[in-house]
Amino acid sequence: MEATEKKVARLATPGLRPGGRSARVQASVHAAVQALLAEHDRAELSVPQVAALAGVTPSTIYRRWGDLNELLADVAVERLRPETEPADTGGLRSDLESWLEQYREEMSSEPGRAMLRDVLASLGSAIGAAQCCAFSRQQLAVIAARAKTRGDVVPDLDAMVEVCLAPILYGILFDATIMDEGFVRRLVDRLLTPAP
Amino acid sequence: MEATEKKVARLATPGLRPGGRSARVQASVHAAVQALLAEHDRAELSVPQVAALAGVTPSTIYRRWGDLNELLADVAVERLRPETEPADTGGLRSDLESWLEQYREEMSSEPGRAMLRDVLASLGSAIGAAQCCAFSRQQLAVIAARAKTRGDVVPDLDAMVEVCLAPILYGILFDATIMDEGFVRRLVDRLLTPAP
DNA sequence: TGCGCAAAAGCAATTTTTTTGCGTTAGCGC
DNA sequence: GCGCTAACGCAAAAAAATTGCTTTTGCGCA
Repeated sequence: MEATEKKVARLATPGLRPGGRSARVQASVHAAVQALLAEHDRAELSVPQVAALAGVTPSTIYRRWGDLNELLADVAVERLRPETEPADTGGLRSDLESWLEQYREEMSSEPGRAMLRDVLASLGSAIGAAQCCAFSRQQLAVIAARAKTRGDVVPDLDAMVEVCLAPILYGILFDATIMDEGFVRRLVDRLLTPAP
Repeated sequence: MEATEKKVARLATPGLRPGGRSARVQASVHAAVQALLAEHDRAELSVPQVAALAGVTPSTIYRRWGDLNELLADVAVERLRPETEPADTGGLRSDLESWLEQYREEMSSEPGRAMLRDVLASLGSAIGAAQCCAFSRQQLAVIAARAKTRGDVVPDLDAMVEVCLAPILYGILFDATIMDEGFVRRLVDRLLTPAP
């Protein structure tokens, strides 16, 4: 199979003009994947099927994305990109609780979990996962920056990720039982309660 | 494809006598996967290939595991099962640091990361992931129990998972850059430093 | 604006993988 | 020992993936 260099398919949006054919193909393939994912189960999803709905030939998809996993990961990363800034609720603690709770809820859903798995499963895992964790990090950075302008003492960004984000993802991916009612609130407490 | 019930393949060790044919098949297939995984890249790994090395027909594998992902997940869970108890280094803090550091190291390796991804990628993700997180939890429980017999104050098991284990897995799966030199020590500090 | 180059897509033949029906084997209870 | 049935092997058929070659088309440049 000599897979090594073949698998390094171009991920995410390539540097193409928005009117170009490649861009059109990419858009229509992405749309097709999302459409199929919305109604059918992911187990019954094949490259030829996507190709047919997208109006391209399967070989186009194979050449461009390598395989179904890469394509799904590519689509997932797109959908993981945040569309709005975290809501401003007036304080660091509530900003955090609100954003984390929303994140937890979205990612706990079956579509959310599927996207996370797709991102992690791809061979270009490193790229995709890094990308999608950069998104969350950036959202947290916005919250932190806002708090700083208010004059609050703001924890380190790494601490925010380690103390609050990581346990949520652990809960989603490995063990949902740890996420009881006050889970997110407890995490934020742990972050904001200063160690003596 | 009517995948819904087909995909619910039997996972993990079925209730079979160790001398039975199924058990022999399972063992030889597992061994074949590990052997192939050890030398070839996972991209160039196919069911027929595994079947050939294991001395079974591909259809046996398809019927029993469903597809390559499920098989890989099954094998990964087996390999994730801890073989020894956590080392007794004389104190809770050092026990934790030692075990977590070893865990981090093992799972950060390419084989380790691949196993985690395999477990998460399978459709029976819930089962596999829960299983493998139960392993870690149990190891931590052993450490906690030992500390209790010493009369130490022992943190909640959930806290140990959230504060120490989750960030390590986050680092492995999403963002290795957070895991600098004193990473594990810092996590254990965070766990054992009592909040006032 | 038009020309040519190269990247990307289409097409079709080939190969490989996956699925499935049916006969056979072998483990397990009686 | 004697069936009964779950699990396996075999082989044919279907589906998916790969690949060589042709065609299209976007882009840079004169």
